[in-house]
Amino acid sequence: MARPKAFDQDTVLVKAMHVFWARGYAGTSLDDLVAAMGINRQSIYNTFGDKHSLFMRCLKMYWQYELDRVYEGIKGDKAEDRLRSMMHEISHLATSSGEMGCMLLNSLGELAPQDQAVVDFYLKIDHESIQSMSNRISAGQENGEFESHFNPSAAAKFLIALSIGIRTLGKVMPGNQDFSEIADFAIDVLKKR
Amino acid sequence: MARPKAFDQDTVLVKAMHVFWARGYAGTSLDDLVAAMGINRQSIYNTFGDKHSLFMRCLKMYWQYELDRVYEGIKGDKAEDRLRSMMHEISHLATSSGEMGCMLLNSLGELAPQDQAVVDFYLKIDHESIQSMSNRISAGQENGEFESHFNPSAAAKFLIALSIGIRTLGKVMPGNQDFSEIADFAIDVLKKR
DNA sequence: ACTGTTTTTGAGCAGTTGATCCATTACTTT
DNA sequence: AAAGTAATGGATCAACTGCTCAAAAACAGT
Repeated sequence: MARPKAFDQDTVLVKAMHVFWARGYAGTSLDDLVAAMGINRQSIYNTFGDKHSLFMRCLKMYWQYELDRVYEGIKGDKAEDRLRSMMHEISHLATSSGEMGCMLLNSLGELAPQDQAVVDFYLKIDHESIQSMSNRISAGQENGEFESHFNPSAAAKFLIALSIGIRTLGKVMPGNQDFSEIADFAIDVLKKR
Repeated sequence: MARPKAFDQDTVLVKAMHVFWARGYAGTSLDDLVAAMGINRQSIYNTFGDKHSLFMRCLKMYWQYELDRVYEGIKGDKAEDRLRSMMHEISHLATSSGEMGCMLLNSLGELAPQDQAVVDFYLKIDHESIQSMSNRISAGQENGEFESHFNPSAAAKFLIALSIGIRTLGKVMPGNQDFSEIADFAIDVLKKR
């Protein structure tokens, strides 16, 4: 066999991810990556292909982290509680991510629509989110927690659009604490009265 | 006196704006600008200073256009009608801007937080928007159109976050028609019942 | 027509970009 | 220990970046 790699792929990927997250795609040079990842230029190309491939792997890794945190924040049994804790977790991410914001939204802002891979990646996530949220919303409607006069899918899109707005605001207003207030506002709206 | 400029500043600024809007800041090279604006490199530097100064002028010009369109879309006398037509206009912009999205949000995604000028520009707009919207909302509360139990400023932030989400979604899902549905959803929520 | 001032022009600067070449090193298996 | 294989390091590529220089051209006032 041959000489084994002297580094752990995930370890250096995390480092690359943070650089892309903080500085964007074009704003991150290969010199930056070499410095941050601590491995040689050629090793990057051998292992991850070109800059764009590396970026996509970082973006996907980022999203997995983000998704894990949102899901692990979900508490309770009622549809309302689960949706509320989900929106709270997103608000918390908006506050705690600070100036770096959401890497996925940053990437859309910078690279969409030219970069089809990024757009497609978002569209897949968007579809899954609508699916998952509207399921939860119709469950809440069926057991009488939520008003039943609105379309679950429309309500899901509403919550997603709001989440995107919250994440975006978190980036330009780091440390802002208003977001959970907005989240509560949006969930209260769905409730039956 | 001296030789006069052979071009109209606003005319070439509009052209530059469209390039920045479509390709982003880093994605637009000076060669691109020279080609699009139809004037010489040196004329750009003489007239507008460096690339970043030119960009900021384009960004401000963009926002003036956008603001004009939102305001001219406002119809009716009641607070509800005015807010609703405002949100509808934003939804319409999201649909009609196509893949280019909102230049201001694109710029935030690409350049915040490194570019303080862009961040500051947004923060000023954000402050003014909250001010203007929460005024309208409290007017609606006072004359009984809206529920009075919520904080006008919180509701304003809610609508702004939603608008940001809608504009972002418009970029990645060009031609989507769901946005006015989301807008109506948000306004209905404020109404007294 | 001349002068003074400014714009315009095209060439070209130094620095950076993503990517590649190739000799060297280091590991695994036999 | 030898052979085979793949990672590594450093130098370097051509292309492109934002920007500047100096000469030429074009206008306004006299």
